[in-house]
This record gives sequence, structure tokens and C-alpha cells, in this order.
Amino acid sequence: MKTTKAEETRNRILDAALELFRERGFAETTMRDVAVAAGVATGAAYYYYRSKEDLVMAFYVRTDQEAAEMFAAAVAASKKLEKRIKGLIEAKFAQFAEHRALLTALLKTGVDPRDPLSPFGEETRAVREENIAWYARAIEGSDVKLPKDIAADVPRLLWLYHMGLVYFWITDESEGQVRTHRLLDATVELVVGLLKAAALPFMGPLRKKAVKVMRAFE
Amino acid sequence: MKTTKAEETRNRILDAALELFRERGFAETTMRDVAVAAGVATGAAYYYYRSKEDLVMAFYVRTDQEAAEMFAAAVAASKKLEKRIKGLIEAKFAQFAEHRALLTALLKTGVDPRDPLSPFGEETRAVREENIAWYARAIEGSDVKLPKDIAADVPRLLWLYHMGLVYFWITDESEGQVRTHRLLDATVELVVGLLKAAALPFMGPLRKKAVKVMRAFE
DNA sequence: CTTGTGTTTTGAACACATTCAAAAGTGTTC
DNA sequence: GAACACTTTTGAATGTGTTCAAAACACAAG
Repeated sequence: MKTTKAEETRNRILDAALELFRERGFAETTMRDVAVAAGVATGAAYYYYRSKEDLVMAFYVRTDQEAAEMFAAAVAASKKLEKRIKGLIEAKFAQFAEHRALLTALLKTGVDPRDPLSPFGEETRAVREENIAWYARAIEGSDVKLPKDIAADVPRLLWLYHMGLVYFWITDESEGQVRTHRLLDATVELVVGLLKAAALPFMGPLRKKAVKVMRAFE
Repeated sequence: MKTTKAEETRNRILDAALELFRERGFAETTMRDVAVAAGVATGAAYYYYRSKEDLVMAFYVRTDQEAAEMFAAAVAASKKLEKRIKGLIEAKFAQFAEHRALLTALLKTGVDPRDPLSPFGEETRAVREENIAWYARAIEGSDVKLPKDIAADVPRLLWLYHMGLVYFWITDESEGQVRTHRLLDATVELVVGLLKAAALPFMGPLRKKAVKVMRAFE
């Protein structure tokens, strides 16, 4: 738990930023505000973070890592893949609930895959792979047995599915994000149903076609 | 074809902007550059366009409208739905090819549905509905008969599918966007196959489930 | 013509993210 | 403890999207 002085400053800046972002909103908070609140000069914020959005990314990474126990609990809670996936995604929502709106800032830069903060880019590989690994664990020992030819790809696909829901959630202004939860309920059923159906003997050709699509994605 | 003086100025600004965007890139072009190139004061650009991105949107709308004949040709070219959809999407790519990179600017603001320039928002309804209508026309008189319960939703879903491909295309840096074309080939087959399968008698329950999902989307 | 009203155009001013050169601090080597 | 190198901190300067109050213009009504 030893934090050097620099670490301490770094955290102070992030904490100050988050507090202001939550109170006032991302766009309404200036980097000067953040610096003042953290008790440092404006330039200091840029010594530790590349951009205003980078602050949000730091928050995202930190929060996502802190969620590890909740993810583990979600997987442990049931043998049913459907429940596990729902659990994982709901855990993520719960974790980020307080700062939901803030994440739109990440969306804006993130849609461009060339942006360092893109969820598909090189820089975010570590978090991404960690997240994908959770879906691999969810499948392992669940009630769904995957055919060999698609097994390697499915965790990545589930991650993609989860990203879609996260996007929907971030932009969902309905009370308590009910709409997202309804969508989750409906689609998770569909997705797992599809995975189960994929194992049926006569589904071989269709799987081949699907695998071909995934290869195009790379 | 009468263009008032104001119209003329408006167009001059957009044309100057596009020229610069193509030569130099969106981020690298300043609004001052645009104004100078168009022979007006900086403020004039903002009299006609709300923002720098709004220039791109104006270009998008204009180009999309100009594509009407190509869309019509794509639908007329075949009775096979698969070919028609491919044709529509390829027509769009062809039309925007020269300014592909430019559209990332729209992505950035567009991911936020609250943004006026979002493809899902109120302001863009007209273009969106026009685009959706093309998919309705593609289905009409094609080799695919849709079940009543989903018929109304399918054009909108195809539009969504096409948006996904457009997103992929915009961000696809492969030579001539081959990867997107491969993805298009592979998925359009899958999509149409799915629509055909949906008509089979025993698919009723699954369709019901799918419709439920669409309702959650609203 | 003159006046008045609405439209178009102007360019300076503003706000804010980001950069940068210089200063201050910290620690290490002799 | 002096000299050096490296890290951290500073705050002024820069660049650019956007706003705005004032001018210039267009044109209708009297």
C-alpha cells in the first residue's frame, strides 16, 4: 500500500476530477478547475494524464479492476450461463452507476479505433483481455458445452455483446435504466439460446459460415 | 435552380470546407482556414453552420440525397434481396469513398444520442427515414416474403445493420476497404438467410421473442 | 428618397484544452 | 556537501472552436 508522493498527487488529481465531474458534469468542468481542486498547477494534470478524457479512462480502468470480486461472485452464483452473463453485466452496471453519464466522454473519443482510448485499440488491450477472460470463465463449467470450432471465439463475441449493452446503458436516460435491463433480459436469453442451438449436430454448416464472418472481423 | 445570394454563400463555405478537409484532414483544418478559403469572415461560417461537425453533416445529407438514383438502380438490378441489400450498401460506400475518413468526425459527436448530429436523433429523422424507406423498397417485390408480425420492423433492422457496416467501413484502413467488403459478403448472406428462415412455420415463437427485443429498443 | 425591419457579414473577444520552457525538488555519486 | 541527473511542478503562452455586438446590406412601405 505504499504510495510515493507522485502516486499520491496522481490520485489526488483523479479524485478531484471525478468529484467535479459528478457534481457538475464532464463538459462543465475545466482542467483548471480540476487542477485548483487538486491543489496543483494546470500543467500538473497533463504531466499525469494525457488529456481530459484520459482522466475518465483512468477512472474506468480503476473501477473495472475494483470490480473483480463482484465478477467472481457473478460467475460463482450459478451454473447457468445465462445467469452468469447477466450477473457479469449487471455487476458492471452497478459498479459504474454513479458515473454513468461520465462514460459518454469515453464513447466520443473511443469510437475512433485509432484513438488511444478506443476500447478496440492497443492501449486498452490489457483491460479488454481481462474482461474477455471473465466470459471464458463464465463458460467454463457452465451448463453450456460449446462446439470446438467456435469455442475460442465465443468469449470475445460475448464481450462484444456486453460492449453493445454498455453503450446502450450509457445512453439510456430511462428511470434507473430500466430499458437497458429489459433489453438485457430479452437478449441474454436469445444469445444463450443461440449458443445452445449451435451445438446441435446439423448446425455444423451454419457454424462454419459464422466462423468465416468472425475471421473477416479478425 | 435559383439560388439566392445567401444560398450561394452557404454553398461556397461548404465547398471550401470539403476541399480543405480532403486535402488536409478534418482536425488539421481550422474554421478560419475555411472562412478564408470561402472568402468570408470567420463568423459567417457559424451563421450558416452550427459547428465544424455540422459542415460534415451537411455534406453527408447532400451526398446521401444525391445517391438516390444509385439506390434506385441497386433495387432495380435484381429481384434477389441479397443482391439488393449489397447493392444499396455498396452504392453508399461508392458515394462517400472520397471522403471516407471525414465521416469519423460525425461518429465522434454522433455516438451520443443527445447530440443533434446523432444518426438516432430527432434532427436526422428525415434522412434516416428516407434511408429506411430504401430497405422497405428493397424488400417489396423481392424473393423474400416476410411474416406479417415482423414485416414492419425489418426495414429498420436492415438500416441498423447497414449502419454497423458503415461504421466498420469508416474505420477500415485496409487497402480499398477489402475487409469491409468481405464482411459485407459474409454477413448479408447470413442476414438474408435468417430472414428466409424466419418465415418457416415453426419459427413463430422465436419471432415473438425477437419482436419482444425490438420493443425494448423502442 | 427616407425610414424601418429583417437578413447577412464582420472581426474582435472569449473560453478552454493543451503545450512548453523554465524552475523547484529529490536523490545519487564522488 | 558539491555536482549532476532525473522527476515533478509551475504558470504563462498557444491554438482553435465558438460567441457576440455592431456594422453593412437588402428591400418594402410611405
